[in-house]
Amino acid sequence: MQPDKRTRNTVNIPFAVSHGSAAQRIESELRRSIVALELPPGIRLSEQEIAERHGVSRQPVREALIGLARTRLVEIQPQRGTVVAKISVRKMMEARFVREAIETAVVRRACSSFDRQSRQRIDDLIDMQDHAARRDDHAAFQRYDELFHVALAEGAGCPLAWEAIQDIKSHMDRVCQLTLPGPDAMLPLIEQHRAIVAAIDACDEDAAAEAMGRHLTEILRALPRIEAEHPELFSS
Amino acid sequence: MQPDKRTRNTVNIPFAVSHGSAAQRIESELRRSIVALELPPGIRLSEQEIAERHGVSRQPVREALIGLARTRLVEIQPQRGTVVAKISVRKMMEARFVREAIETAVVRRACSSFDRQSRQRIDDLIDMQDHAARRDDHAAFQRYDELFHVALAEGAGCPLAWEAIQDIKSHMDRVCQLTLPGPDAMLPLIEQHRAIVAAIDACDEDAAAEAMGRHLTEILRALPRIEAEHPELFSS
DNA sequence: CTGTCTACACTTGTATGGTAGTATACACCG
DNA sequence: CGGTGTATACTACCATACAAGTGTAGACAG
Repeated sequence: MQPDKRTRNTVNIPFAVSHGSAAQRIESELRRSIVALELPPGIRLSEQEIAERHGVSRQPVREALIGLARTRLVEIQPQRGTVVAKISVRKMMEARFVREAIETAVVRRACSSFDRQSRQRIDDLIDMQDHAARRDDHAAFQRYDELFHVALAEGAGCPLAWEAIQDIKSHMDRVCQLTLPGPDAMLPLIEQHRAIVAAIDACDEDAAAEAMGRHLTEILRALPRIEAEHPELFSS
Repeated sequence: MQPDKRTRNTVNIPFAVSHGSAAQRIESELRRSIVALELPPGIRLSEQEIAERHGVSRQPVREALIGLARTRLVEIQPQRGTVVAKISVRKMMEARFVREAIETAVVRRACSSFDRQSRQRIDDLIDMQDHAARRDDHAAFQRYDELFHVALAEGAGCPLAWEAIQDIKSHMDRVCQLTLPGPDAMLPLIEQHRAIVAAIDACDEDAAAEAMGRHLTEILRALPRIEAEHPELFSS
Protein backbone atom coordinates (compact mmCIF):
# COMPACT_ATOMS: atom_id res chain seq x y z
CA MET A 1 0.00 0.00 0.00
CA GLN A 2 2.81 2.40 0.83
CA PRO A 3 4.37 3.60 -2.42
CA ASP A 4 7.93 4.01 -1.27
CA LYS A 5 9.26 4.70 2.18
CA ARG A 6 12.26 6.53 0.80
CA THR A 7 10.28 9.21 -0.92
CA ARG A 8 7.41 9.63 1.46
CA ASN A 9 9.04 12.18 3.73
CA THR A 10 10.51 14.24 0.95
CA VAL A 11 7.10 14.41 -0.66
CA ASN A 12 5.66 15.96 2.45
CA ILE A 13 8.25 18.68 2.72
CA PRO A 14 7.00 21.16 0.12
CA PHE A 15 3.69 22.07 1.71
CA ALA A 16 4.59 21.87 5.38
CA VAL A 17 8.18 22.82 5.97
CA SER A 18 7.26 24.60 9.19
CA HIS A 19 9.38 22.50 11.52
CA GLY A 20 11.95 19.85 10.93
CA SER A 21 10.73 16.63 12.43
CA ALA A 22 7.42 14.99 11.70
CA ALA A 23 6.56 15.08 15.39
CA GLN A 24 6.94 18.87 15.50
CA ARG A 25 5.01 19.32 12.28
CA ILE A 26 2.12 17.26 13.60
CA GLU A 27 2.19 19.03 16.95
CA SER A 28 1.95 22.41 15.24
CA GLU A 29 -0.84 21.23 13.00
CA LEU A 30 -2.81 19.71 15.86
CA ARG A 31 -2.31 22.79 18.02
CA ARG A 32 -3.63 24.97 15.23
CA SER A 33 -6.65 22.73 14.69
CA ILE A 34 -7.46 22.65 18.39
CA VAL A 35 -7.11 26.40 18.88
CA ALA A 36 -9.23 26.99 15.78
CA LEU A 37 -11.82 24.71 17.40
CA GLU A 38 -11.83 22.46 14.36
CA LEU A 39 -11.17 19.77 16.93
CA PRO A 40 -13.78 20.62 19.55
CA PRO A 41 -13.15 20.07 23.27
CA GLY A 42 -14.06 16.61 24.44
CA ILE A 43 -13.39 14.85 21.16
CA ARG A 44 -11.29 11.72 21.29
CA LEU A 45 -7.95 11.70 19.49
CA SER A 46 -6.77 8.36 18.19
CA GLU A 47 -3.03 8.01 17.66
CA GLN A 48 -3.75 5.49 14.95
CA GLU A 49 -6.13 7.67 13.03
CA ILE A 50 -3.96 10.79 13.20
CA ALA A 51 -0.97 8.74 12.10
CA GLU A 52 -2.83 7.46 9.06
CA ARG A 53 -4.18 10.89 8.20
CA HIS A 54 -0.68 12.35 8.18
CA GLY A 55 0.97 9.37 6.56
CA VAL A 56 3.37 8.64 9.41
CA SER A 57 3.65 6.07 12.14
CA ARG A 58 2.17 6.31 15.61
CA GLN A 59 5.43 7.26 17.31
CA PRO A 60 5.76 10.88 16.11
CA VAL A 61 2.05 11.35 16.76
CA ARG A 62 2.57 10.14 20.28
CA GLU A 63 5.37 12.65 20.84
CA ALA A 64 3.18 15.40 19.44
CA LEU A 65 0.37 14.52 21.84
CA ILE A 66 2.77 14.49 24.78
CA GLY A 67 3.85 17.98 23.77
CA LEU A 68 0.24 19.15 23.62
CA ALA A 69 -0.48 17.58 26.99
CA ARG A 70 2.29 19.70 28.52
CA THR A 71 0.34 22.83 27.70
CA ARG A 72 -2.90 21.18 28.77
CA LEU A 73 -4.46 21.32 25.33
CA VAL A 74 -5.12 17.58 25.47
CA GLU A 75 -5.50 15.15 28.32
CA ILE A 76 -3.77 11.81 28.05
CA GLN A 77 -5.54 9.21 30.16
CA PRO A 78 -3.13 6.30 30.50
CA GLN A 79 -4.33 3.11 28.87
CA ARG A 80 -7.64 4.78 28.10
CA GLY A 81 -7.35 7.45 25.49
CA THR A 82 -6.54 11.03 24.65
CA VAL A 83 -9.14 13.77 24.45
CA VAL A 84 -9.07 17.46 23.59
CA ALA A 85 -9.27 19.30 26.89
CA LYS A 86 -12.34 21.39 27.61
CA ILE A 87 -11.91 25.08 28.21
CA SER A 88 -11.55 25.80 31.91
CA VAL A 89 -12.78 29.25 32.89
CA ARG A 90 -10.77 29.07 36.09
CA LYS A 91 -7.54 28.21 34.31
CA MET A 92 -8.24 30.87 31.71
CA MET A 93 -8.62 33.51 34.40
CA GLU A 94 -5.44 32.38 36.09
CA ALA A 95 -3.53 32.40 32.80
CA ARG A 96 -4.80 35.90 32.09
CA PHE A 97 -3.68 37.04 35.52
CA VAL A 98 -0.19 35.61 35.07
CA ARG A 99 0.08 37.00 31.59
CA GLU A 100 -0.89 40.45 32.78
CA ALA A 101 1.73 40.24 35.51
CA ILE A 102 4.42 39.37 32.98
CA GLU A 103 3.47 41.79 30.24
CA THR A 104 2.95 44.79 32.47
CA ALA A 105 6.45 44.19 33.82
CA VAL A 106 7.72 43.89 30.26
CA VAL A 107 6.27 47.19 29.10
CA ARG A 108 7.57 48.92 32.22
CA ARG A 109 11.00 47.66 31.32
CA ALA A 110 10.44 48.70 27.72
CA CYS A 111 10.03 52.27 28.93
CA SER A 112 13.58 52.26 30.26
CA SER A 113 15.21 50.88 27.16
CA PHE A 114 13.69 49.56 23.98
CA ASP A 115 15.50 48.04 21.04
CA ARG A 116 15.28 50.36 18.02
CA GLN A 117 14.85 47.59 15.47
CA SER A 118 11.98 46.05 17.41
CA ARG A 119 10.40 49.49 17.70
CA GLN A 120 10.30 49.82 13.93
CA ARG A 121 8.99 46.32 13.51
CA ILE A 122 6.14 47.03 15.88
CA ASP A 123 4.88 49.85 13.70
CA ASP A 124 4.92 47.53 10.72
CA LEU A 125 3.10 44.83 12.64
CA ILE A 126 0.37 47.20 13.76
CA ASP A 127 -0.10 48.34 10.18
CA MET A 128 -0.35 44.80 8.89
CA GLN A 129 -2.72 43.88 11.69
CA ASP A 130 -4.84 46.86 10.77
CA HIS A 131 -5.05 45.69 7.19
CA ALA A 132 -5.95 42.18 8.33
CA ALA A 133 -8.75 43.60 10.46
CA ARG A 134 -10.17 45.56 7.52
CA ARG A 135 -10.02 42.42 5.38
CA ASP A 136 -11.83 40.62 8.23
CA ASP A 137 -9.01 38.06 8.21
CA HIS A 138 -9.14 36.62 11.71
CA ALA A 139 -6.25 34.21 11.26
CA ALA A 140 -3.86 36.89 10.07
CA PHE A 141 -5.11 39.25 12.75
CA GLN A 142 -4.34 36.76 15.49
CA ARG A 143 -0.94 35.98 13.98
CA TYR A 144 0.08 39.64 13.91
CA ASP A 145 -1.31 40.13 17.39
CA GLU A 146 0.97 37.42 18.64
CA LEU A 147 3.95 38.86 16.78
CA PHE A 148 3.22 42.24 18.34
CA HIS A 149 3.57 40.81 21.82
CA VAL A 150 6.66 38.87 20.79
CA ALA A 151 8.26 42.06 19.50
CA LEU A 152 7.44 43.81 22.76
CA ALA A 153 9.20 41.13 24.77
CA GLU A 154 12.20 41.07 22.48
CA GLY A 155 12.44 44.83 22.34
CA ALA A 156 12.43 44.98 26.11
CA GLY A 157 15.29 42.50 26.12
CA CYS A 158 13.31 39.64 27.59
CA PRO A 159 12.34 37.14 24.91
CA LEU A 160 11.99 34.53 27.63
CA ALA A 161 8.91 36.39 28.82
CA TRP A 162 7.06 35.35 25.70
CA GLU A 163 8.18 31.75 26.10
CA ALA A 164 6.69 31.75 29.57
CA ILE A 165 3.47 33.21 28.23
CA GLN A 166 3.28 30.69 25.42
CA ASP A 167 3.24 27.85 27.90
CA ILE A 168 0.09 29.12 29.56
CA LYS A 169 -1.53 30.98 26.70
CA SER A 170 -3.27 27.88 25.39
CA HIS A 171 -5.91 28.37 28.04
CA MET A 172 -6.80 31.73 26.52
CA ASP A 173 -6.37 31.11 22.81
CA ARG A 174 -9.64 29.33 22.17
CA VAL A 175 -11.63 31.97 23.99
CA CYS A 176 -9.96 34.64 21.88
CA GLN A 177 -10.80 32.60 18.82
CA LEU A 178 -14.46 32.79 19.82
CA THR A 179 -14.50 36.50 20.56
CA LEU A 180 -12.81 37.77 17.41
CA PRO A 181 -15.65 37.08 14.97
CA GLY A 182 -17.86 39.33 17.05
CA PRO A 183 -18.82 42.70 15.56
CA ASP A 184 -16.10 45.34 15.84
CA ALA A 185 -13.99 43.20 18.11
CA MET A 186 -10.71 43.70 16.30
CA LEU A 187 -10.33 47.43 15.81
CA PRO A 188 -10.44 48.32 19.51
CA LEU A 189 -7.64 45.87 20.15
CA ILE A 190 -5.47 47.64 17.60
CA GLU A 191 -6.18 50.95 19.25
CA GLN A 192 -5.06 49.45 22.54
CA HIS A 193 -1.84 48.30 20.93
CA ARG A 194 -1.24 51.84 19.72
CA ALA A 195 -1.91 53.20 23.20
CA ILE A 196 0.66 50.83 24.68
CA VAL A 197 3.28 51.86 22.15
CA ALA A 198 2.53 55.53 22.68
CA ALA A 199 3.05 55.18 26.42
CA ILE A 200 6.35 53.40 25.84
CA ASP A 201 7.46 56.15 23.46
CA ALA A 202 6.62 58.68 26.15
CA CYS A 203 8.60 56.61 28.68
CA ASP A 204 5.57 56.65 30.97
CA GLU A 205 5.80 53.40 32.90
CA ASP A 206 2.51 53.65 34.74
CA ALA A 207 0.58 54.57 31.61
CA ALA A 208 2.14 51.71 29.67
CA ALA A 209 1.36 49.20 32.39
CA GLU A 210 -2.17 50.50 32.69
CA ALA A 211 -2.69 50.32 28.94
CA MET A 212 -1.44 46.75 28.86
CA GLY A 213 -3.69 45.88 31.77
CA ARG A 214 -6.72 47.27 29.98
CA HIS A 215 -5.74 45.41 26.83
CA LEU A 216 -5.49 42.06 28.61
CA THR A 217 -8.71 42.69 30.50
CA GLU A 218 -10.59 42.96 27.24
CA ILE A 219 -10.93 39.19 26.98
CA LEU A 220 -13.02 39.15 30.15
CA ARG A 221 -15.69 41.37 28.63
CA ALA A 222 -16.98 38.86 26.13
CA LEU A 223 -16.40 35.81 28.30
CA PRO A 224 -19.88 35.54 29.89
CA ARG A 225 -21.55 35.80 26.49
CA ILE A 226 -19.21 33.20 24.97
CA GLU A 227 -19.74 30.81 27.83
CA ALA A 228 -23.51 31.18 27.57
CA GLU A 229 -23.49 30.64 23.82
CA HIS A 230 -21.20 27.61 23.83
CA PRO A 231 -21.59 25.83 27.17
CA GLU A 232 -20.52 22.52 25.65
CA LEU A 233 -16.99 23.82 25.14
CA PHE A 234 -16.38 24.56 28.81
CA SER A 235 -15.59 22.17 31.60
CA SER A 236 -16.97 23.19 34.98
CA MET B 1 20.81 -11.51 27.97
CA GLN B 2 17.48 -10.10 29.05
CA PRO B 3 16.12 -12.30 31.83
CA ASP B 4 12.44 -11.99 31.12
CA LYS B 5 10.53 -9.22 29.39
CA ARG B 6 7.40 -9.94 31.36
CA THR B 7 8.90 -9.27 34.76
CA ARG B 8 11.29 -6.45 34.02
CA ASN B 9 8.85 -3.61 34.48
CA THR B 10 7.28 -4.98 37.61
CA VAL B 11 10.71 -5.44 39.12
CA ASN B 12 11.44 -1.76 38.69
CA ILE B 13 8.31 -0.56 40.42
CA PRO B 14 9.27 -1.04 44.09
CA PHE B 15 12.18 1.34 44.31
CA ALA B 16 11.06 4.10 41.93
CA VAL B 17 7.32 4.56 42.11
CA SER B 18 7.64 8.34 41.82
CA HIS B 19 5.73 8.77 38.57
CA GLY B 20 3.73 6.35 36.52
CA SER B 21 5.41 5.92 33.19
CA ALA B 22 9.03 5.06 32.66
CA ALA B 23 9.47 8.19 30.56
CA GLN B 24 8.32 10.44 33.42
CA ARG B 25 10.47 8.58 35.93
CA ILE B 26 13.55 9.00 33.78
CA GLU B 27 12.77 12.65 33.08
CA SER B 28 12.48 13.38 36.80
CA GLU B 29 15.68 11.51 37.54
CA LEU B 30 17.60 13.26 34.79
CA ARG B 31 16.25 16.65 35.79
CA ARG B 32 17.37 16.05 39.34
CA SER B 33 20.83 14.95 38.23
CA ILE B 34 21.25 17.94 35.95
CA VAL B 35 20.09 20.49 38.52
CA ALA B 36 22.33 18.88 41.11
CA LEU B 37 25.16 19.33 38.60
CA GLU B 38 25.95 15.64 38.75
CA LEU B 39 25.59 15.89 35.00
CA PRO B 40 27.69 18.97 34.29
CA PRO B 41 26.81 21.41 31.50
CA GLY B 42 28.31 20.46 28.17
CA ILE B 43 28.37 16.72 28.77
CA ARG B 44 26.97 14.52 26.05
CA LEU B 45 23.91 12.42 26.83
CA SER B 46 23.56 9.20 24.89
CA GLU B 47 20.04 7.86 24.58
CA GLN B 48 21.50 4.39 24.31
CA GLU B 49 23.60 4.62 27.44
CA ILE B 50 20.84 6.13 29.56
CA ALA B 51 18.46 3.45 28.33
CA GLU B 52 20.85 0.70 29.36
CA ARG B 53 21.54 2.29 32.73
CA HIS B 54 17.83 2.39 33.50
CA GLY B 55 17.06 -0.97 32.00
CA VAL B 56 14.58 0.35 29.44
CA SER B 57 14.57 0.94 25.72
CA ARG B 58 15.53 4.12 23.93
CA GLN B 59 11.95 5.27 23.40
CA PRO B 60 11.05 6.40 26.93
CA VAL B 61 14.50 7.97 27.27
CA ARG B 62 13.90 9.88 24.10
CA GLU B 63 10.59 11.22 25.40
CA ALA B 64 12.30 12.24 28.63
CA LEU B 65 14.96 14.16 26.72
CA ILE B 66 12.33 15.91 24.63
CA GLY B 67 10.67 16.99 27.85
CA LEU B 68 13.93 18.33 29.22
CA ALA B 69 14.63 20.14 25.96
CA ARG B 70 11.34 22.01 26.36
CA THR B 71 12.66 23.65 29.50
CA ARG B 72 16.05 24.15 27.87
CA LEU B 73 17.89 21.91 30.30
CA VAL B 74 19.29 19.92 27.39
CA GLU B 75 19.88 20.75 23.75
CA ILE B 76 18.93 18.18 21.16
CA GLN B 77 20.99 18.63 18.02
CA PRO B 78 19.25 16.63 15.29
CA GLN B 79 21.27 13.74 13.97
CA ARG B 80 24.21 14.85 16.07
CA GLY B 81 23.63 14.37 19.75
CA THR B 82 22.16 15.70 22.95
CA VAL B 83 24.12 17.72 25.47
CA VAL B 84 23.36 19.23 28.85
CA ALA B 85 22.83 22.94 28.23
CA LYS B 86 25.32 25.37 29.69
CA ILE B 87 24.07 27.95 32.15
CA SER B 88 23.21 31.16 30.34
CA VAL B 89 23.59 34.24 32.51
CA ARG B 90 21.35 36.19 30.16
CA LYS B 91 18.56 33.61 30.29
CA MET B 92 18.95 33.35 34.02
CA MET B 93 18.49 37.08 34.42
CA GLU B 94 15.45 37.03 32.17
CA ALA B 95 13.93 34.11 34.05
CA ARG B 96 14.51 35.92 37.32
CA PHE B 97 12.82 39.01 35.94
CA VAL B 98 9.78 37.08 34.76
CA ARG B 99 9.58 35.15 37.97
CA GLU B 100 9.68 38.35 40.01
CA ALA B 101 6.90 39.78 37.88
CA ILE B 102 4.73 36.74 38.50
CA GLU B 103 5.42 36.26 42.17
CA THR B 104 5.07 39.89 43.17
CA ALA B 105 1.66 39.85 41.50
CA VAL B 106 0.84 36.64 43.36
CA VAL B 107 1.68 38.02 46.80
CA ARG B 108 -0.27 41.20 46.04
CA ARG B 109 -3.23 39.01 45.28
CA ALA B 110 -2.56 36.99 48.40
CA CYS B 111 -3.04 40.16 50.43
CA SER B 112 -6.62 40.42 49.23
CA SER B 113 -7.58 36.85 49.95
CA PHE B 114 -5.52 33.92 51.08
CA ASP B 115 -6.65 30.37 51.56
CA ARG B 116 -6.61 29.47 55.24
CA GLN B 117 -5.37 25.92 54.75
CA SER B 118 -2.44 27.11 52.65
CA ARG B 119 -1.66 29.72 55.29
CA GLN B 120 -1.25 27.03 57.93
CA ARG B 121 0.80 24.87 55.60
CA ILE B 122 3.20 27.74 54.97
CA ASP B 123 4.04 28.00 58.64
CA ASP B 124 4.78 24.29 58.72
CA LEU B 125 6.93 24.54 55.60
CA ILE B 126 8.98 27.41 57.00
CA ASP B 127 9.56 25.42 60.18
CA MET B 128 10.68 22.36 58.26
CA GLN B 129 12.89 24.48 56.05
CA ASP B 130 14.43 25.99 59.14
CA HIS B 131 15.24 22.55 60.50
CA ALA B 132 16.73 21.54 57.15
CA ALA B 133 18.95 24.61 57.21
CA ARG B 134 20.22 23.81 60.69
CA ARG B 135 20.95 20.24 59.60
CA ASP B 136 22.79 21.76 56.62
CA ASP B 137 20.59 19.62 54.36
CA HIS B 138 20.66 21.49 51.07
CA ALA B 139 18.41 19.10 49.19
CA ALA B 140 15.64 19.27 51.76
CA PHE B 141 16.07 23.04 52.03
CA GLN B 142 15.57 23.49 48.32
CA ARG B 143 12.59 21.15 48.31
CA TYR B 144 10.84 23.06 51.09
CA ASP B 145 11.73 26.35 49.44
CA GLU B 146 9.95 25.21 46.33
CA LEU B 147 6.94 24.00 48.30
CA PHE B 148 6.78 27.39 50.01
CA HIS B 149 6.37 29.17 46.70
CA VAL B 150 3.89 26.55 45.52
CA ALA B 151 1.82 27.10 48.64
CA LEU B 152 1.90 30.85 48.04
CA ALA B 153 0.54 30.44 44.51
CA GLU B 154 -2.12 28.00 45.61
CA GLY B 155 -3.13 30.08 48.57
CA ALA B 156 -3.54 33.10 46.33
CA GLY B 157 -5.81 31.02 44.11
CA CYS B 158 -3.43 30.85 41.18
CA PRO B 159 -1.67 27.48 41.02
CA LEU B 160 -1.07 28.11 37.34
CA ALA B 161 1.42 30.78 38.35
CA TRP B 162 3.73 28.14 39.68
CA GLU B 163 3.36 26.07 36.54
CA ALA B 164 4.47 29.06 34.51
CA ILE B 165 7.43 29.58 36.81
CA GLN B 166 8.43 25.95 36.64
CA ASP B 167 8.79 26.18 32.89
CA ILE B 168 11.44 28.88 33.17
CA LYS B 169 12.90 28.12 36.57
CA SER B 170 15.38 25.62 35.17
CA HIS B 171 17.58 28.53 34.17
CA MET B 172 17.90 29.53 37.81
CA ASP B 173 17.97 26.19 39.59
CA ARG B 174 21.58 25.31 38.95
CA VAL B 175 22.79 28.73 40.06
CA CYS B 176 20.83 28.33 43.29
CA GLN B 177 22.39 24.93 43.70
CA LEU B 178 25.80 26.57 43.58
CA THR B 179 24.99 29.39 46.00
CA LEU B 180 23.40 27.35 48.77
CA PRO B 181 26.55 25.64 50.05
CA GLY B 182 28.04 29.06 50.75
CA PRO B 183 28.39 30.11 54.37
CA ASP B 184 25.18 31.35 55.95
CA ALA B 185 23.33 31.40 52.65
CA MET B 186 20.22 29.61 53.83
CA LEU B 187 19.13 31.37 56.99
CA PRO B 188 18.66 34.81 55.39
CA LEU B 189 16.37 33.23 52.80
CA ILE B 190 14.17 31.87 55.54
CA GLU B 191 13.99 35.28 57.15
CA GLN B 192 12.87 36.69 53.81
CA HIS B 193 10.15 34.07 53.61
CA ARG B 194 8.95 35.13 57.03
CA ALA B 195 8.95 38.77 55.98
CA ILE B 196 6.80 37.97 52.96
CA VAL B 197 4.28 36.07 55.05
CA ALA B 198 4.20 38.84 57.66
CA ALA B 199 3.40 41.41 54.99
CA ILE B 200 0.61 39.21 53.64
CA ASP B 201 -0.81 38.77 57.13
CA ALA B 202 -0.78 42.55 57.48
CA CYS B 203 -2.55 42.84 54.12
CA ASP B 204 0.16 45.26 53.01
CA GLU B 205 0.43 44.78 49.26
CA ASP B 206 3.38 47.05 48.66
CA ALA B 207 5.39 45.58 51.52
CA ALA B 208 4.66 42.04 50.36
CA ALA B 209 5.69 42.82 46.80
CA GLU B 210 8.81 44.55 47.96
CA ALA B 211 9.74 41.65 50.25
CA MET B 212 9.28 39.20 47.40
CA GLY B 213 11.35 41.39 45.13
CA ARG B 214 14.18 41.49 47.62
CA HIS B 215 13.95 37.73 48.06
CA LEU B 216 14.23 37.05 44.35
CA THR B 217 17.04 39.56 43.96
CA GLU B 218 19.14 37.61 46.42
CA ILE B 219 20.29 35.22 43.70
CA LEU B 220 22.01 38.08 41.90
CA ARG B 221 24.31 38.80 44.82
CA ALA B 222 26.32 35.61 44.59
CA LEU B 223 26.18 35.34 40.82
CA PRO B 224 29.46 37.14 39.98
CA ARG B 225 31.39 35.03 42.46
CA ILE B 226 29.82 31.81 41.18
CA GLU B 227 30.54 32.71 37.59
CA ALA B 228 34.15 33.53 38.41
CA GLU B 229 34.64 30.30 40.34
CA HIS B 230 33.03 28.01 37.76
CA PRO B 231 33.45 29.62 34.34
CA GLU B 232 33.26 26.23 32.62
CA LEU B 233 29.58 25.88 33.59
CA PHE B 234 28.47 29.04 31.81
CA SER B 235 27.93 29.62 28.14
CA SER B 236 28.65 33.16 27.01
C1' DC C 1 54.30 15.59 4.15
C1' DT C 2 49.74 17.66 2.94
C1' DG C 3 45.15 18.00 1.15
C1' DT C 4 41.07 15.56 -0.42
C1' DC C 5 37.96 11.99 -0.67
C1' DT C 6 35.73 7.93 0.98
C1' DA C 7 34.05 4.53 4.26
C1' DC C 8 32.68 3.84 8.86
C1' DA C 9 31.02 4.60 13.49
C1' DC C 10 28.12 7.26 15.72
C1' DT C 11 23.86 10.09 16.50
C1' DT C 12 18.69 11.17 16.28
C1' DG C 13 14.35 10.14 13.92
C1' DT C 14 10.83 6.82 12.31
C1' DA C 15 8.36 2.37 11.60
C1' DT C 16 6.43 -1.71 13.46
C1' DG C 17 5.27 -5.47 16.61
C1' DG C 18 3.81 -6.74 20.97
C1' DT C 19 2.13 -6.19 26.04
C1' DA C 20 -0.58 -4.55 29.90
C1' DG C 21 -4.49 -2.24 31.21
C1' DT C 22 -9.32 -0.38 30.77
C1' DA C 23 -14.13 -0.05 29.17
C1' DT C 24 -17.92 -2.19 27.04
C1' DA C 25 -21.03 -5.48 25.42
C1' DC C 26 -22.87 -9.88 25.89
C1' DA C 27 -23.80 -14.27 27.78
C1' DC C 28 -24.97 -16.52 31.95
C1' DC C 29 -26.64 -17.19 36.60
C1' DG C 30 -29.65 -16.09 40.52
C1' DC D 1 -36.13 -9.74 34.75
C1' DG D 2 -31.82 -7.74 37.32
C1' DG D 3 -27.14 -8.36 38.53
C1' DT D 4 -22.61 -10.49 37.75
C1' DG D 5 -18.73 -12.53 35.41
C1' DT D 6 -16.26 -12.95 31.12
C1' DA D 7 -14.57 -12.18 26.49
C1' DT D 8 -13.37 -8.80 23.29
C1' DA D 9 -12.02 -4.53 21.25
C1' DC D 10 -10.02 -0.80 21.99
C1' DT D 11 -6.15 2.34 24.30
C1' DA D 12 -1.38 4.04 25.78
C1' DC D 13 3.08 2.33 26.53
C1' DC D 14 7.35 -0.08 25.61
C1' DA D 15 10.80 -2.81 22.90
C1' DT D 16 13.06 -3.56 18.75
C1' DA D 17 14.55 -2.80 14.02
C1' DC D 18 15.56 0.23 10.45
C1' DA D 19 16.47 4.67 7.92
C1' DA D 20 18.92 8.95 7.34
C1' DG D 21 22.08 12.38 8.49
C1' DT D 22 26.71 13.96 10.63
C1' DG D 23 31.57 13.95 12.14
C1' DT D 24 35.86 11.61 11.83
C1' DA D 25 39.57 8.69 10.93
C1' DG D 26 42.18 6.65 7.52
C1' DA D 27 43.48 5.59 2.74
C1' DC D 28 45.34 7.58 -1.18
C1' DA D 29 46.91 10.80 -4.70
C1' DG D 30 49.80 14.73 -5.41
